[in-house]
Amino acid sequence: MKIGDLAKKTGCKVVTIRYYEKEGLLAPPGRTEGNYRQYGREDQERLEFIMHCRRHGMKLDEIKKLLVFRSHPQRDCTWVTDLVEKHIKNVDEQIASLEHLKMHLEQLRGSCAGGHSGETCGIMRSLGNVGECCASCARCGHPPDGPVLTF
Amino acid sequence: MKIGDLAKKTGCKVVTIRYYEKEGLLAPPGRTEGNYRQYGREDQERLEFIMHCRRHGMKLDEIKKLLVFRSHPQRDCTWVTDLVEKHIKNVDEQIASLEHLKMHLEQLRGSCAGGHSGETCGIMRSLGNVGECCASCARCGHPPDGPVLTF
DNA sequence: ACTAATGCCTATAGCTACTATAGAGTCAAG
DNA sequence: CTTGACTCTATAGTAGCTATAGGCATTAGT
Repeated sequence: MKIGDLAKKTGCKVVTIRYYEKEGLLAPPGRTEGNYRQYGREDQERLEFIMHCRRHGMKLDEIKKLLVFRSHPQRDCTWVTDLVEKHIKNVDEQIASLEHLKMHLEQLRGSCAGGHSGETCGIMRSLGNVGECCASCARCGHPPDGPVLTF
Repeated sequence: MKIGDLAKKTGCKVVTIRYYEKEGLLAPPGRTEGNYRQYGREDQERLEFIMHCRRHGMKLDEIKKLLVFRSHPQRDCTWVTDLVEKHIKNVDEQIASLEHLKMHLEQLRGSCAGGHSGETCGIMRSLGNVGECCASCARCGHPPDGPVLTF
């Protein structure tokens, strides 16, 4: 199986496969005479494992550990359940954060109906008012170096 | 006001202020004899506007446009409401995505109670099973080049 | 056999929004 | 007059890819 075939089978991009190899997630595969990478079923399974982990929001270095664990079956898996637990907490926190952001955005939307100039537009005015943003709300005590949500 | 004072007043880091200047969000301020940046009330307001936008999940280039609009009040603000609308949709989509992810993670959590080896751990097994992931579910038809959620 | 298209190779730079580091200059207090 | 806090610039690093350039390998068509 050449890299393009593997890409088609898994839905992973060719460049991404090479990237995973460079990052040590996939072992350097054998090569053909013409120096093409050649993959087998095991490589495919490993890649699919990686992709499945990615879809679960795992970071590459977490996946790396999971892959090591996968090939050394003698150890205790408690940390895996802990990892999943941690991710669930993380997801919960993100959802809460987004719900809160949504509230603010809806407030923002409600503050202008459109058709205004930069000075009179309610949204622009709201964006300029710092103190206005819910002072009572704990979530709005933006930690000074906390990450800002991006899209 | 020196850069450190501005940082303290706004809660923005010194390096970030310099970064915003480099990116054209803040105008290069005046300098003291010793080549220190010197800021005034207007700069502070502009920075606070930027920070407020960031907290609403706006990207830097979106904020740049908003800043231009802010200083050219003659134009119509409809696109601003559109922008906010777009962000709300985006947030909705992200929340849905995270809820879905959470479901999967909880499934994962439920598939092993801990104390297993790499081979018998239910989580590891689930992560290896690609097809298992809800085939019927539309959200699981991961678009080939769609962004993967990260934390 | 020749050619064109496609696929593959490596290496490097770019993306976002910062953050960290190094090495040097400026300023106020003791 | 020295110490320490603050500031300056320039450069590199972060995550997880993506894009580009320039060059081989293979294959389909003529």
